[in-house]
Amino acid sequence: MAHKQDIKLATDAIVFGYEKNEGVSVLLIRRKYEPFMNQWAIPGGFIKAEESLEEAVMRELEEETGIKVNYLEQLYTFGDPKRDPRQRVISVAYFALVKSSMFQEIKASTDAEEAAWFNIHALPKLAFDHKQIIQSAIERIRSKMRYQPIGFELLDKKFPFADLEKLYMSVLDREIDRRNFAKKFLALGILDETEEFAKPEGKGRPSRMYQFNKKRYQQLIKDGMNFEV
Amino acid sequence: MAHKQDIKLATDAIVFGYEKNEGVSVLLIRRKYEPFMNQWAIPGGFIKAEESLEEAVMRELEEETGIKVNYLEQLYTFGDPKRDPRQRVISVAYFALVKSSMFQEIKASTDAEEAAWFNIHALPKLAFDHKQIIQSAIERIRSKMRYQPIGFELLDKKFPFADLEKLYMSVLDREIDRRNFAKKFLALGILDETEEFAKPEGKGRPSRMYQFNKKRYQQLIKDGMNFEV
DNA sequence: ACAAAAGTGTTAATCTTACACCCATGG
DNA sequence: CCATGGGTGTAAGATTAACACTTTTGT
Repeated sequence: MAHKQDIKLATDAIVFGYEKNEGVSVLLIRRKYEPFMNQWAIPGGFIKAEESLEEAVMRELEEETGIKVNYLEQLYTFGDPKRDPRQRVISVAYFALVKSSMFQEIKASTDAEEAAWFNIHALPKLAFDHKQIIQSAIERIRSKMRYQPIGFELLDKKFPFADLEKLYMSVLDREIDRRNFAKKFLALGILDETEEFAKPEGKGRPSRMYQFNKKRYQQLIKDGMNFEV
Repeated sequence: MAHKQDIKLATDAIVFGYEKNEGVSVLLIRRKYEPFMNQWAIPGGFIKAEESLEEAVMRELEEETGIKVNYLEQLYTFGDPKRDPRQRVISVAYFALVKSSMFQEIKASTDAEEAAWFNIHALPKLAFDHKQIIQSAIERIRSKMRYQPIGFELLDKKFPFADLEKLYMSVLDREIDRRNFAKKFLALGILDETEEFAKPEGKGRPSRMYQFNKKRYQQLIKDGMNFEV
């Protein structure tokens, strides 16, 4: 207990955002200091002794990008002795989701020299082992979205059904049959129809807006339903 | 970078063992020091600056229980500021599996005052937040065993088919139809029949011994098969 | 009237579940 | 010959996968 350990503890956050014409993106910041100065990296930093891991993640995100996330989940702890060239740093990585409206807001307000969204299929060169960390996060969100309704955390409160479908196609990276998807998803009984309709951008029939009924989802789960897409 | 952080980093290992008449057990050690002196706890300890997380886990297991595991997977990082009453300790928990023969060996050789197996349904009072950690590990193994062939890591190399089935029932904690289970599992094509038969203990027809064909499993996965039980 | 996106049903194939009798051995 | 555990098939029901035309809007 008395020996000195000399390991630093950090958190990193992989923040995913979604917009139907862009697909899924990750929020990155440009490093201001060595090592890897000026390279892109995922936001994160050292944990303070009195704060919980989640508090640390949210604080760092607020400081570096001004963002507030609405879903946060621990991903994995990366601890390779050589992952930071200076000294031993172990990082507890989290992944986070932000709503589509937030995604656009950040895009408009941040200085692109400091923070920016990158499509997950067009990532820049990344600092440290961050490429690998993002890769893990993508795999996690991909598998998790199939058995937990986390997709809604990436959409606005009300959304056209087609956006949900496009989100699934974008994350799962494959075509999905529209009819089968709708049948299956609507049969779950966790989406409420609203009386609103999207105003068409350009041509096409306006689509009805839906919203996720979380209360009902939790009740159904308790009753033994299993969500799977 | 210059500030003092004063957080300790530890690893803990939840080691699962299996024996067909006992079900699934967890390896615990009795604490020799305060806090929680003499209480049962999961094995673990502080990470050294030069070793990887996995090396730390294996070293601690070797030191405290003499065990060598044949499967190790990161579980979760527990970092609540109050989880250790002395000071901030963040623990990266791993779960590990040992083969049935190893399970029996340890049971016979260790001083039960120092380390012992406890059935997951009859755990003693535990130090720190270790009850919660074990609970997470049980949930993880339960869900993971359904889509990854990790069950074999708990059985001997060659095993009667019925043992595999009992293992699944024991971990999933429910009855499984023998015929449907056999049909499904054998259809996967990842089990090799051997020419050996178990000598019956007492009465009953001797059962044929099977073994997991890992090579074949990996090939089939690459070809797009999906393991699900 | 046409281009674009939304909305919607049926059928065949596959997978899952429920269920019961015979076999090989030891005592 | 009986008790014990091993080994195996079939049929009904549920789920999934494949597939295309109609509706509503803007231009």
